[in-house]
Amino acid sequence: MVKPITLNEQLCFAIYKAQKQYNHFYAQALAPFKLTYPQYITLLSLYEHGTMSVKQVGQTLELDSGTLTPLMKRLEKDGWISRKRSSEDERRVDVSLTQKALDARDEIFEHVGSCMELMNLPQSEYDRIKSEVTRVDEHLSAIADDAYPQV
Amino acid sequence: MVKPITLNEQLCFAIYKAQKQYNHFYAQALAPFKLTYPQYITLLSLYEHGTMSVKQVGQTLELDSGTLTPLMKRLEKDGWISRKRSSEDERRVDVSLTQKALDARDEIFEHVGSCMELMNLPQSEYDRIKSEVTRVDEHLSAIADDAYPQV
DNA sequence: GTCCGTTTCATTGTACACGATTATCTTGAG
DNA sequence: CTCAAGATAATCGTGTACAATGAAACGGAC
Repeated sequence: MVKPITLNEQLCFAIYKAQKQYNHFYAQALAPFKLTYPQYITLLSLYEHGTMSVKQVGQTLELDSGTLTPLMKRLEKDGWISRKRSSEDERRVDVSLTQKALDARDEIFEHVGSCMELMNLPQSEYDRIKSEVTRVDEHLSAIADDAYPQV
Repeated sequence: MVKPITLNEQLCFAIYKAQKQYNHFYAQALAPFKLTYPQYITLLSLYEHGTMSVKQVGQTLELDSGTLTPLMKRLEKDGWISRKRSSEDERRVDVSLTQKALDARDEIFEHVGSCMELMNLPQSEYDRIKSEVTRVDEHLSAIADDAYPQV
């Protein structure tokens, strides 16, 4: 008799559901700016690091160009970023924030910050959970693809 | 001066990344069975609760029919489940496991279990993190949609 | 029994996520 | 200078997510 695997005992399912709740949270919090969560973290990375290539943005977000290219085309269409091929290395596409994005920064940060207060989670607990979830992430990414048992 | 929001200080980003790592983990672990993670948790729910309507499956997974219908069509095509409209209430579609799915249960559970051991996370820690992530989920879902500040 | 609101599922459209392939450019070897 | 190798983006195909809409069936009020 093999021990049953039940949904609510699974850490993966807890994380899966929390991530969906966060999506809903940011859908609400970002609605005034017509931004999705992946678009928001793309802007966050650009606010933090300044102009970067698509490759570099992908490294900060752990996303590849297949995901980022269409996402960034939408950000460009909506006037948040501009993309132009680097003159030094024409393989690169440099992504930079527009004036609109720079002007909106404080308003976005303040609004998102006030939404986060609704969560009502003390900073100490927030930080502890963050570091523990990060540990889970690290444990998972430490597994080499060829370590998985064969059938 | 508004306090900057940086990616790596965000709990949402930690959860977002952990969820992606889990996707990768299950992509590897479930590859022998040609199942995706959402398909796997659908089967988990059916192993746990037996035959259910689409609606009931959706309640256990917190997914709607727009997500489940195409997912289940693939599960049906691959021979894991069968779907048939209920004769008692013809609005309902009852989803049940095929003999193939019942026969494969132990093998799937054992294989996934041995993959989880690669994660190398003590049970006590696993459980604590799960309950803390669940608390985050609950704090987020407690926020009413009309509580978000206006702009 | 008819009407009307609700429930249930399916469909459509938008938006990621990611593997695989392709196109283009840069660079270095000869 | 030319060409092959490698890097970088873009493109394509599949699979979720989810909101909004539609259609069919149910159930209660009258």
